[in-house]
Amino acid sequence: MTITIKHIADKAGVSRGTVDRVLNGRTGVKPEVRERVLAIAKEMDYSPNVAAKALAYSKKPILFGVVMPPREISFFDEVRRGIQNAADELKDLGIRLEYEYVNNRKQEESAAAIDKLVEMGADGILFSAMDNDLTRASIDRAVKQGVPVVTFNSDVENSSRVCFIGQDLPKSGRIAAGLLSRILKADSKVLVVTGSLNFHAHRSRVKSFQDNLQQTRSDIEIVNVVEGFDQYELTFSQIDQALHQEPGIEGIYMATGDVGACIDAIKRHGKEGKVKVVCNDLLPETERGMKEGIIDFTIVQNPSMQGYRALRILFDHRFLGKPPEIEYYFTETNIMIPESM
Amino acid sequence: MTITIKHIADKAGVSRGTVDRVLNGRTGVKPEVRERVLAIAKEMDYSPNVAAKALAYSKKPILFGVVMPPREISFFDEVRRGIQNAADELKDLGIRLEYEYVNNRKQEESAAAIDKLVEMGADGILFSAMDNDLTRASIDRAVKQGVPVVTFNSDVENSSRVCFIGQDLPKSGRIAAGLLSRILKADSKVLVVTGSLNFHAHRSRVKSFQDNLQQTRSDIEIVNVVEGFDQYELTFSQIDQALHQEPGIEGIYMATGDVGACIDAIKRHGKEGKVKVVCNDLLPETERGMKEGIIDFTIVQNPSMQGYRALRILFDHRFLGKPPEIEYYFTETNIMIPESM
DNA sequence: ATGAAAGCGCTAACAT
DNA sequence: ATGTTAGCGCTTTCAT
Repeated sequence: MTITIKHIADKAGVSRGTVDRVLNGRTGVKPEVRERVLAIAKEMDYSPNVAAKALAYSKKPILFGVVMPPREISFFDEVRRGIQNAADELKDLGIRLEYEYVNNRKQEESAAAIDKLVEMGADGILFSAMDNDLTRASIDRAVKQGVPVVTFNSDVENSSRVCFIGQDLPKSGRIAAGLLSRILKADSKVLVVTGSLNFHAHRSRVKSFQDNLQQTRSDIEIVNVVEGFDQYELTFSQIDQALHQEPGIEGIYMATGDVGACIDAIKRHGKEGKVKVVCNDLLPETERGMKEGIIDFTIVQNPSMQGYRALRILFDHRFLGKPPEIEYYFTETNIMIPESM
Repeated sequence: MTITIKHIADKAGVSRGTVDRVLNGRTGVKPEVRERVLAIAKEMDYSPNVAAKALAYSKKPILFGVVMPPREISFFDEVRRGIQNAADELKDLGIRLEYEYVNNRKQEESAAAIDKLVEMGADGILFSAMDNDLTRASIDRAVKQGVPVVTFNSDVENSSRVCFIGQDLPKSGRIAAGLLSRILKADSKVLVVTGSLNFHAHRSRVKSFQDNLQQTRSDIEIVNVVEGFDQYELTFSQIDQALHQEPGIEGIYMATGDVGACIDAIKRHGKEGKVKVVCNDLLPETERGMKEGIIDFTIVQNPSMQGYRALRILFDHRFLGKPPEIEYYFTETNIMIPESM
């Protein structure tokens, strides 16, 4: 038989109201009573009934804030879809969502969004935007006020967010190395393109790629690691230049950055299909590149699952009292080829 | 504001009990009243509150039967895990599971399991076992009695099951062709291994593989398509023989069948790493083959998601009154390399 | 600090 | 054929 607060109340010789106060950390219970109730709940292995809780909360649902880049950033379409899927499932389970779309280049916006949500009385926050001192401070403040923050897709390091859900960057670099090592012949030359080596996230894939390629295919030479700073023009000219200087390049790893620029540079040199390309994610340009036979493999991070899991984790935490078990949740790292589409 | 049966009852000038009878297809309502209530519900865009429904059902939960192969079949570990995940999420939402493990070689067992569950009063059945006339008949009988059946992982064709959730077989064959076409050099010879071409499911991958390879790489020759009937001995001898007769084989596509046999045959010929191998799924032997550098790629079908989705679909159908929108639900087809593990 | 009781939306048993 | 009512397990308001 399943244990309810009534059972606990009876055993503890108190009312259901008191048990509720204890179990939900509300004030106004004598410490010794609290202890006793807690002990009994544990002993009976009590866990709350989701449906009942949800129904009781339906008057005043729990509010979760979602901070993420606006609709224009197409990469986040999938992430948003995942959040929406989870929200649909939890629709009647006593939660409500409040979205805050922020320009992820402006750090004040990200920080302000968190403050605003806390102000509104949010019971938890899903966050995916700028990693900087201002947002870090806002997150720390929110958490201190009892509002847990879960970061997704891109983390805010050294903050007090409860956990992060996103991709395993070293794994994606390792897989990229594995793929190129299987399609390049002996003594090939490889170019690596990234955004900025100043960012941990960008460096991480590159480092792992280098380490793994070196280890398994020491005959392959990485001729250069160039930075495109996530801008089309810069990326294009970097790749263009590299292909000029080293006509022998047979493989490109687009660790981060503008895939469209890479496609165009390759076309300019008439190297379609001759240079093997491995990149990340599945944006419209990537699809185009795959269909045109320029991109051979792309490594994807399951963005919709990131959104879905982030919301479920926050729900389990706030609603069911099950804190996240680990600090880093990694979504699957998958490989796609043109035939996968 | 959200619509409840109370609103409908008021507007229709009847009691909540009557609305409940109509909305849940129970008997004992005058046809004209039924019409009216239905019309109003539609007009008000009513959808039931999950939490409330779940709570009310907690006395007598909805019973779902699950028919699948026993624990010994390790492939199904993941599928079972997916079902369990969904069951945990739905734990308090008024459903209960009853497992029936059947030997998927014995057709009587599969059919009997369905009959037994219907007998027990199951409100829906998840089925993954033998596709034959006996089970087909059982499924048809169950459905006729109002017990919807959802098949997962392997379908029962031409039966009245409401939908199937599993992999996209042609896609997996197409991806296999795409992979081999990227790692084999010009004029390579390829061997295809499958279970039995008599089975639609086994034939499907092979056909798609052939078609796609032919189309993109007409220089590659498929020297033979052999059948191993899912037995180690037969598979081993078939591959062994093929490697003898055609020492020039540089690629093997294990469409279905015993991967361990393939690994051993390659070892016997000292062809580790020389023959490129693409196979399916991720069983312990596959992992071993990948670690030993014998298997280059394996194409996986996300088995845990098959279990998870199957249960959610049945839940949505029976509990929320949302019938499946499509007949075939395909889980993602992913590519793994040794570095993916 | 604690108890009692109403109510969340729905189902089911009982009444009529 | 239809209305009434007592729960389902939990939260919250109002008493005490």
